[in-house]
Amino acid sequence: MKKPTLVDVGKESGVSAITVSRALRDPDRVSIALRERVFAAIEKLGYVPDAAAATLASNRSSVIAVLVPSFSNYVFSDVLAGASNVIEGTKYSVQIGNTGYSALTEEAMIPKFLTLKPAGIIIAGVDQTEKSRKMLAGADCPVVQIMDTSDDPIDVIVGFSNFLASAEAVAHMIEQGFRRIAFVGTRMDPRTQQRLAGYRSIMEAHGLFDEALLVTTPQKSSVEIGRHLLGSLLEKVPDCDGVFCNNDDVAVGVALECQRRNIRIPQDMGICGFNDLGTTSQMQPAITSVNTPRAEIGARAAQYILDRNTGLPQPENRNINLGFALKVRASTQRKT
Amino acid sequence: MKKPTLVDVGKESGVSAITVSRALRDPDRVSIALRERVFAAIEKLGYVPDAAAATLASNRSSVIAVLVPSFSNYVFSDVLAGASNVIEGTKYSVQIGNTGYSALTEEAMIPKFLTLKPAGIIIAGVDQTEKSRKMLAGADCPVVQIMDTSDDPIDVIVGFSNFLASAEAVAHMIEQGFRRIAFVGTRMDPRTQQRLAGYRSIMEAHGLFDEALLVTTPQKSSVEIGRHLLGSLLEKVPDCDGVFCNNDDVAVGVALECQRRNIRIPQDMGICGFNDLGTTSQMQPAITSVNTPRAEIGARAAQYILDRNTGLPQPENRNINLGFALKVRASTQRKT
DNA sequence: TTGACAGATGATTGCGCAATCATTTAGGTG
DNA sequence: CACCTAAATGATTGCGCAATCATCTGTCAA
Repeated sequence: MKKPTLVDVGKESGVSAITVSRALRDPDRVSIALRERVFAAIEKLGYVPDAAAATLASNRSSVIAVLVPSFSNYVFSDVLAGASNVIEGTKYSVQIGNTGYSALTEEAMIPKFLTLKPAGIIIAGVDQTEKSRKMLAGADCPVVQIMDTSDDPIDVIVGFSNFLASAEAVAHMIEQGFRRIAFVGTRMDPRTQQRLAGYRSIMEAHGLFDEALLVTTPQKSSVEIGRHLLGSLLEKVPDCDGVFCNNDDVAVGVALECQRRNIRIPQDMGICGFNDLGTTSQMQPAITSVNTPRAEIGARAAQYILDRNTGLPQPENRNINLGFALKVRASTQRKT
Repeated sequence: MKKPTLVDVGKESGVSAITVSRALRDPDRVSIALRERVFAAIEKLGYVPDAAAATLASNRSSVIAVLVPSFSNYVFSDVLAGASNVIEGTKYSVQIGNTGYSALTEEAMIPKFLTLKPAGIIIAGVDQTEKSRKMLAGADCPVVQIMDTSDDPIDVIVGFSNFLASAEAVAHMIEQGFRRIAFVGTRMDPRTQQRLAGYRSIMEAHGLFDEALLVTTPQKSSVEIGRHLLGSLLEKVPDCDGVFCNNDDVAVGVALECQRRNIRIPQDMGICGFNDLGTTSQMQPAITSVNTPRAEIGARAAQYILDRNTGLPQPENRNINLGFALKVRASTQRKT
């Protein structure tokens, strides 16, 4: 009644255990006749390989580690979904870690994940501690940073420039005649900081920057917080005529609060979101947002790991920039 | 330069390897003096246990398997977040599987996860195939079904009744004077089917059921699809005066489309969502929804697995019903 | 003082597999 | 026909740990 092992399958098909192992991992090196007998025996016995034993013997597992700051941030859910689509159906599996937006938590988690001898590691952002970077660089597996760009990735990075994305969005708003454009930011993680930097750089270039226009909170983003923050903003800066939000939820909240206050969009207030999660495009008026390739980032990161594990070399370009797309909608269109 | 093993730690601290192992797993069985020396050596050498070797030797891993139908369905993101909160910081880790809403895919995935010798399995729903049920029942670890209730769980089930939740919501709408209440359903997975059954049972009890009021699509839910479905619905049933949606995104879409068409909420149309994901409560008017304890379900499921692994017995009540909360808001309030 | 006993520690073994090296077989060459 | 080569298969070993059983030490009662 015990779980069959390679030896059992070997006996059943009249070959040695190692031939069974080869038939499974590298079928071309086993003759067709044997291969078929082996597969028949596997089927008959219901043999399933023991991952722990394989990992111990080969010093290499089929686990792909994914470290993200949060699971309740749906941006990372989409990344995970994209990665999962590529990975499901292969021999690889996904083990997840939640760093809670803390570089130190992340640093503590990395050794644990490395002892899994993972087939690859996907990790959010570029703001690892120096120690984390060293551990990852020394890891004997592909490492993919995601959601950002970098000239100096640990191994490979797949993402887009948060700085340029927000810069383009803000430039668009200025071009449409908005002047007192606020930055409304939640959580203030490294990527939000970069969006702030992009905003700031464009605003300063046009002589429009004003500290008073910055409204931030460490809380996580939500529609509700968007509504609150618009209230605080208007108290502080009554002549504000535009809002660039670091997140779509916040943008929807800002829009709903504008409607409640009879502030016309875009005549009195321009609104731009970030991530283009779906609701913004359906609002009335439709809200401009920066579409980010979240699922594709996950998929490309996973595909890179799969490729490296089949022997493909590191590409010459280790900075895979998938870009973004500013979706201009009614909420920021004042010119025709 | 090699990674230190238990033997190395033992040498460093002047004890045998097995004592080191004991100091880590069951410190009480090692004298305080030795324990301290061992921990000092572990620290000094940077020893990290090898999970694969431990799994192989003990036939038991620290992996908790979580099988959900989708990662892009944010309901399951919240479940995962809840579970993760409980698990992070312990020795356990989370490995995820995406069944893609297919019981057969699920059935194929279960053997793979079982060979991990997981510390526990969390699996969505009760609609496993007979074969899946058998495999899970035979698994040498706790198994937690989630997102539903059942008198006959495989091991334990943590969730709420989708049937009762929708029944209560629909009863509330009827009580508020709505009569031609449509059911708008996306995806039509087992839980949506149960919501439909709850809707149907109440509608029939009041003599209000009408096949024409059912609007469903196999597509995944979104705000956009909600808008489209309201269009189809009104074409088919112009006298429709209420909509019960299987999902908040759909409800928001329905509400936005009503606003576009100048259909007054709730005077001309009552709207109720499901899950209470956050946006509904902020809409104007605020949309009624059924709040579901997604994160708590994940957390309780994880906690049960942790408890069982520390030796706690199976509880007498294996059906842990966390309930739901109908959040009555303006979108369905016609009476005072 | 002796023996019994419990607590603390150690030695041995095997988990299931893949890496490594060894052996066999078939096919081709001069 | 002897010889060589490459392909196909097998035997042995060890990965790092925990289970099991064995041994040692000290304490206490009779």
